[in-house]
Amino acid sequence: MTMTEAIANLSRKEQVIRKAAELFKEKGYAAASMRDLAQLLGIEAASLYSHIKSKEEILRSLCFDMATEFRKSLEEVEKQNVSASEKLRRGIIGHIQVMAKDLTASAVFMNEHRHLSQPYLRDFLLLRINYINRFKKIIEEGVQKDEFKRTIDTKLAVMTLFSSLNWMPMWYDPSGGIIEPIELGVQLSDMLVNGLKQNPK
Amino acid sequence: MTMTEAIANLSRKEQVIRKAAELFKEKGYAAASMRDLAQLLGIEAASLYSHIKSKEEILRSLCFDMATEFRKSLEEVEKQNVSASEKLRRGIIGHIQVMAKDLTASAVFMNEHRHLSQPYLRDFLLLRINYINRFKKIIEEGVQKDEFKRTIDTKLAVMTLFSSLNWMPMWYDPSGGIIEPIELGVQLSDMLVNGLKQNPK
DNA sequence: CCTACCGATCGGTAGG
DNA sequence: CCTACCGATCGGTAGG
Repeated sequence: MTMTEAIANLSRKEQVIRKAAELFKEKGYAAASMRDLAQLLGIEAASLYSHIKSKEEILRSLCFDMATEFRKSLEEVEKQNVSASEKLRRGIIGHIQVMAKDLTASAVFMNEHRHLSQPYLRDFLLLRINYINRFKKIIEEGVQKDEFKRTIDTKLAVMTLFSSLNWMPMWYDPSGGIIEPIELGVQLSDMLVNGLKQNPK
Repeated sequence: MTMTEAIANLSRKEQVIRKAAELFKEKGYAAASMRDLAQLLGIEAASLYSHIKSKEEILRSLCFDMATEFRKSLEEVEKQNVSASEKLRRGIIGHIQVMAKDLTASAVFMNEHRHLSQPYLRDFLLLRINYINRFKKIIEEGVQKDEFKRTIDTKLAVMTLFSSLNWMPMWYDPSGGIIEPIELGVQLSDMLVNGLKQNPK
């Protein structure tokens, strides 16, 4: 295989994966057939297998590539020497920026990862629980430092945070152009940290 | 059909639907086969069709029954003559109580409704947007009455609220017994309304 | 990237 | 609730 062919194959494989992400998001992994995918790409179903090994390989690359991006973003934030609430704020903004770079892959990451087979599913869930726990530690740090209320349930807080973050790709439409990803992150973190209520004057 | 048979059929149909809900939650609607379901019930796949008309009929009854419960709960709250923030609080607690009554059906309602065919899917989405908009009006009322900050994005606020509420069945385990459904609603609404941050002393 | 094809499994029906 | 079965569709392979 020449260099040019390698590059061409790589980019064609990318095309297949990106189109698959759209299809998986729309119909769900199980309900999306390889024949659907082939049709979207204008080729025969059998031809897909020149580019990918299996349907699940596509799901795997989507899920694990996103997981890697999320992890890198959080590691960047953890290094910084700022207050817990600022760290939480930056973690939230980072997470939203990673999602905003590929909303389709983010939706698949969130909703379709359960169709991974073992041992990939287990590996994926371990990465995810690790990521969540690191956010939880930031919140716990905030409680200890008296930045956050001592009465909050940190598990509830972190799950609420994640629910809000992870559903974003389901309703956020950047082409609607009302609000930018960073601005969205700022508002969301402000809402979770400061709440909806009017500050006492 | 005698009365006794009618009652027996009804309860058997209920058993089929409840077991199907567990299966749909676990594997997803598309990946759950009628043969899987039959095996869980200890009968042949063909025998299922003495109780239900089709696979989708099960999904329909799960989704629309939950939708009805949510609507009734919110209507109850809307009647009450209280502040917007209290109305929001009661709406959240009501929503969580409805979910807590059947966490399995709630998870299916949330994650599998997209597999409804037309025209049911459209009807379902209309019910859902209506429900969301009624919560949004409560938040807007709170902004107008100066209970909530004028700077909040009400669409973002309501979608964040719903994301938090709707993901609850995915991680909340009442048998873990750490926190009761009502207490969960109270804490969640406090968190969204007042935020995580320590009140200024 | 295509033609030709495979075994497995799907939701569901007929008839009892 | 069962046996027997159907047409459709699935993910994927062989060979070019």
